[in-house]
Order: sequence, then structure tokens, then C-alpha cells
Amino acid sequence: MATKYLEELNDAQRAAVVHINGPMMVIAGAGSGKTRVLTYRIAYLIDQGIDPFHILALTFTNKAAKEMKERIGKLVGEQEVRNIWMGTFHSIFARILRIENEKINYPRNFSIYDTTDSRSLLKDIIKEMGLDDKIYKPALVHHRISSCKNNLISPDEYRENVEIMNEDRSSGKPRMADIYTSYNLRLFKAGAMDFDDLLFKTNLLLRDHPEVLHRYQHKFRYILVDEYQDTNFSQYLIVKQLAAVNENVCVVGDDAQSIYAFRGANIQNILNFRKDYPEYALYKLEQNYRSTRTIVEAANSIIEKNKDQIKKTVWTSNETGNPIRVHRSVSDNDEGVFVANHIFSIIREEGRDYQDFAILYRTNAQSRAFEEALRKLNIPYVIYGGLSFYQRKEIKDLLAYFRLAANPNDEEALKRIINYPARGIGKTTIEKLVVAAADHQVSIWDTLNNSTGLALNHSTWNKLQEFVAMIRSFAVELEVKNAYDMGHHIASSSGLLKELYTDRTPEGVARYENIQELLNGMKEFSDRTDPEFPEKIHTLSDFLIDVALLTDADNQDENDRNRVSMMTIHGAKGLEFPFVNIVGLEENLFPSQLALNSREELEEERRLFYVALTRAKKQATLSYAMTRYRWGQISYGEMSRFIEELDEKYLELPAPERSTASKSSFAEERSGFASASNNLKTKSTSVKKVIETTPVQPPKNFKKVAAANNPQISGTSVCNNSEEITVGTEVTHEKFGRGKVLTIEGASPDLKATIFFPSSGQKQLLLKFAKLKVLS
DNA sequence: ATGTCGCCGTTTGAC
DNA sequence: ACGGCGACAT
Repeated sequence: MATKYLEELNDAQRAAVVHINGPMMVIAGAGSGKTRVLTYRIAYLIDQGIDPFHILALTFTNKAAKEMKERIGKLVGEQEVRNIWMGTFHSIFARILRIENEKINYPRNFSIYDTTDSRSLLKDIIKEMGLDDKIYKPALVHHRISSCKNNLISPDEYRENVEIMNEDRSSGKPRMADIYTSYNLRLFKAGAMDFDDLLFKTNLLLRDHPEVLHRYQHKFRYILVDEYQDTNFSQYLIVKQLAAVNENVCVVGDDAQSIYAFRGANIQNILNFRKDYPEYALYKLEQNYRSTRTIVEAANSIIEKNKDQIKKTVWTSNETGNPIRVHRSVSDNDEGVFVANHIFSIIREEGRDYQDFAILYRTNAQSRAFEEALRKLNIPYVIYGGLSFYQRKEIKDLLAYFRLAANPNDEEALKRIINYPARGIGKTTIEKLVVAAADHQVSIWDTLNNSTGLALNHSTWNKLQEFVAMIRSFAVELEVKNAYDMGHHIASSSGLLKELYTDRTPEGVARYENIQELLNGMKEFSDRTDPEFPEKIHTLSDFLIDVALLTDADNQDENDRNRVSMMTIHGAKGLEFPFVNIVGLEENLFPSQLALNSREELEEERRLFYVALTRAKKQATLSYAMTRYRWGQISYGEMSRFIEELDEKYLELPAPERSTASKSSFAEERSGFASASNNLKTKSTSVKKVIETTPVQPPKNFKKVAAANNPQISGTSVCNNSEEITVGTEVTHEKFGRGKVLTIEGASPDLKATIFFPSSGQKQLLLKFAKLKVLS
């Protein structure tokens, strides 16, 4: 038995890995090898002869599932891993609901509404009910409905709940229950589920169909749940039902890292687990392998301030490391410049890679200052989160066509594209359709197929019928063509590709390329072969199941990983970086002003800070800005209480408050930097030497090897010997060998510069072909 | 029916 | 600062 990997584990880890039968909980401190325990445990189960078909592993993100599968694959072989059911709650149970669709009275190709779809539907409903959307804000209503669904409160139960109804009445929103009822009805009519329904309906399926429950209980004999502290009640109950017979359930989590209470996560689940399985085994992983002692102890000193917590002692035998540096900036832009310079100098001095750095912030809106500053230093970066690929308009448009082909009752999809690209079906027409559909209690699609009582003129009706015919023609091919062929067909015959191609602005080109990227992804999806069913066609409907629940950077280019990462702290959960910059540490930003109303909320913010700090392996740097643009206005910030809560012995604090004079010199420094950037100035904090060079023609022997696709870096480019060289282009030079173009910039058309870094050798070499000043 | 202008609210996080 | 949406013109 190839179980020698057990030797790589410490006692607590090994005990958790070799525990096969019976309920167990692993409380895993930050950096204590939690993922390792999970992967090894699954590998060990398989090595002990347990059929991978009987294993269900629920992760928090798709990315985590993918990475875990890769790691297990290395231990026990790819073939075995393929058969494990591993993924997020949402994706796993969406798959099961597709299979069991008839039991819950849904079409097989039911649509999944994302947050935007849900809110848009709610907005329509609120409007139709004649309510004020300033009082019934769609986002707020959605949040309320969402928490009900996560706690398995149906519209009827909502109505019967005196407490909830009183709350609505006293907050001036007595129609909330009606909205909820109507919302659910409309979802049902559209053959659609929102995210929360995926879990809610799974609960109903398992509750009301004992034979189905029995089947899955038998199938999933070993259940693992990662990030258990962030599961909600609905998820808890699914696990409880599935595990009820075998009770082989292993939950892994860390209460100190619970950061999703705002969307229904419930620490109570940990307590419920103890109650449900009084005989459960508990394993605590307390040794941190990730971070320096400074970071571990500082993080402990923070989390101690929380009242709600399970006592544990995270410790490390790692070196003490550097103190945590605290930096104050005069403005948000200066904070960006500081962080970029800080990263730049560590890269130069220690020969670090870009990917060793992360910038973590509380809200996505903070990313801009860092983008700008990194771009000026030509440091490649990648922003995670924010508007993800699948949320871009053009992608959502094409996906709406797909959804409609698979499920013509999908109202949100229909409304999105019935007149995009424009085909002469305007607002008034759509309004009439919506009213008619509501009158007859049917979907808009049904209305389109039955003209009774529609006051529409002939040409409009013809346009509608053309649209209907097009969607039908897609639908009939859906199950015979593969996803790529189908996708391509729809993209072109809907007119979407043409529409985007006509737009030659940079944004338009980017949109067109995004569509191509989606189609490429579909090509890959279609070409995948399943060894068990080599003949199986991967259809568009199959693709849609995956895509609705994919959000984050799953389409990361493997060769293109060497970048500074920028993301929210929520997005950084489960990740680690040698150097972490936690930025925007100001009162009302972090902790967020919205979290200052209760101790519970503040404690969640504190856990968030704990998560941020414990991402760092070598060095954490904290920064805050005294002024910051928020809602287009300058606001004045104060240092976050979280910095004050850290024991000073772990910190390297900034100099005392600057005098006015030094403030202005700071400003001068900044404006000098800004104006100099036109002349291509690269600044480092370490060496101060000015090199001036004279204009030189780029040598003829520049040869392009491959152009890295580098959309994150500004679109500056320059033509050289009729061949275009862009930032990131790999080139060869007869004297210096292979290298990468890092900078090309021109203040005027004839002022061009390239900086050439050879890829071999530690020392960076600068080569300049231009009239430029480089401060380096 | 379509396109442009100006006003409004927005920003916690994400499956 | 920015995007979404309603009002107004074409």
C-alpha cells in the first residue's frame, strides 16, 4: 500500500487522515495544513479500498475543488480521482437536481438565475405590484429572501411567522411576504432557480422523496465538508440528511476564519454537529507551518479580542522573521505608489517573483490606485473578483441566448436578448407581452406562441415570430451538436458576433475577444473525452450547468501566473503568499462602517483581518491613507483600530505625524513622479542614480519569439522594423539572448523605449534604446 | 424604435 | 468616478 505519505504528517494531522469511519471534526488553525489533511485523507480512503464513487467532497469554491483534485490525483492516480464527486455545494447539487428534475417538477434544463437576474426579476415584481422601489430596494429584498431560503423558510412559512411579519410591518415593508411569494412563483414559471434554491430544493428533494434520499445516502458513504464554518443552515441540513445512515462525515473548518455570516453562514453549525453526533471525534490542528512567528503571534493577539470563539492555540516553530511594517500615506494614490515601490524594491533586492506578492483590500473599489501605481512600474498584476468574466455584458448576452435555447421559459434571458442585437422589438412591445403573460399566468414564451388578445401590428408580430423561429431552430439542435458547434452557431446566427465586430473601439474589440475566449473555452469543453463514454457529446446544456456556477478565475492561463495578485480579503481565503500587503486599514473602511452596529459584526471584521494577516508567509505590510476618494469626494481617514489592537512589539510603526512642511514635500514628490512618468521614469527606493542615454534606433536583429497575451498592462505598443512589439513580448538579441520586453512608452511618436530583461541570470540588466532618463 | 443626456445612488463580501 | 435608468430628441 502506497501510504508512505503518512510520514509527512504530524501526529494530529495523521490521526485525522487515518480516521475512516464515524463522524469527525477537524478544527484547523490558519496555515496548519488543512488542505493537506483533506487531500491525504481522501487519498487514504481510496488506498484503503473505498470506491471513489462513494466519496462526496464539498468545497467552498470551484477552484479549491480543482486544486484538490489535482493534488489527490498525484497521490492515487488521475483515473481514481475522476470518479469522486467534488465541488461546491451549489455545483454538486445542481447536478443532482438536473438528474432528479422530475421529482421536483422542474424541466431538466432549468435555468440558474445569478444575483443580477434575481434582482432584475424582483425589480419587475416590485414595479408590477405598484410598490416603491426606494422602499422595497431590490437588493435588500433579495437579501431578505435569500436569508429565508438559507434557513429553509418558504413563502408560506414566512407568512405564518408572526415575528417576521411584525418586523416587516414595523419597518414599513408589509408586502414583503407577497413579493417573496410572487418571486418564487415567477422563478417556477420560468423554469429557473436562484442560487439559494439549489440548496433549498435539494433539501425538499431529500425530505420528500425517501427513495431518492436512500439512493444518495448509499452512494455518498463518505462525506467531507471543507470550510465548515462558512456553511449555512440549508447546507448543514443537506449534509445531515445524506450522512444520516453511515455517519461517515468529516467536517473541516476554523471558527476564527468564519467571514461569511453576512450571507447566512452559521457558526451554530459547529455546535449542531456536536449535538447531532455526540460520539464525534475532534482533531485540532494547531501547528502553523505557513508563517513566521511574528505573524502567527500577532494574528493570535488579534483574534483573542473576540468573545465568540473556540479556544485553541496556534503556534509555530518557524523563525521569528521581520516585524510587520505599518505605513501611513497621505492619500489613496500615495498608498498605491508606496505599495508598488515596496514590491518593486523587494523584487530587486531579493530576486523575488511577482507571484510572491499579494495586495489585499476590503472592497473591490480600492483596487484602482494600486493598478495605476503597478502599471507605472511595469509590474504585471492580476485582479481577482470584481466583474468576473462571466458577469461581463457581452458574455451574459451570449449566455442568455444559450439559456433561452435550453429553456425558452427563462424570462430574464429572454428580456435580455429579445431585442439585442436590435431587431425592432421595442419597450412597448415587450411591455405588452409581459402584461399578456401575467394575465394568462404563463411565460412570455408561451405568449409568443399564442397570439390571442395581443394588440400588435403585423410587422411587429412578424419580427417576434422570426425571433421565435430562431430560438426554436437552436433548440432542436441542442442535443445533437456539441457545445462548441452550437455556441458558435448561435453567436453568429443571432447577429451577436457581427454586432460586436462592427464596434472597432478598444472596448468593442475587447468584447469581441471575450466572446472568442468563451467559445475557446467551449471548444475545450467539447473536446474533452470521457473514457467511460467516449461517444458522448458534450452539449451546450451540459456546458450551461457548469458555467452558471463558475465565477472566479478558473480560466487562468497556466503560463501566465507570474503576477502580483490583487483581491479582496474574502477572495484570499485559503490562499497564501510570501509577501502580503493589507491596505486601506482605516476606520469605516476596514472595519467597514456597515459593521459597526453590533459586536457580532465587528468580530466578523476582526476575523477578516485575521484571515488577511495569516495569508502572509514571510512578511506582512499594513498601510492606510489619511485621505481617500470615496463617492467622488475626499474623505479623511483615521488609522484602523485593528492596527492599534496589534501588540507594538510585532510592529515597525511609521514616523510620528508629519509636519505640514513635510506633507507638502510629500505632495511635491508625488506630482514630480506623475509628470516624470511621461518621460519614462522608473523609480526604486534603493539606489539613487540617474542614467541618461541618447536616442538609438532599435537594433535590426530584434526578433519576436512569442507575444504574451497581457491585457492587464497598458496598451502601449510600438512598431519596430514593421513588426509589432508589445509589453510582454519575448525577444532574442544576438548579444543578450532571450528576454522579455518590460517597458515601451513614448511621450511623442519618435520617443520610444524598450527595456530588455534577460530571462537567464539573477541580475537584471537594463538595455535602453531611446532618449530617456531612468532613475534606478 | 433608437440614441443621447443628465441625474441618481452606489460599495462590503460571492455561490 | 462610474454605471444604470428615465426623460427627451431624432
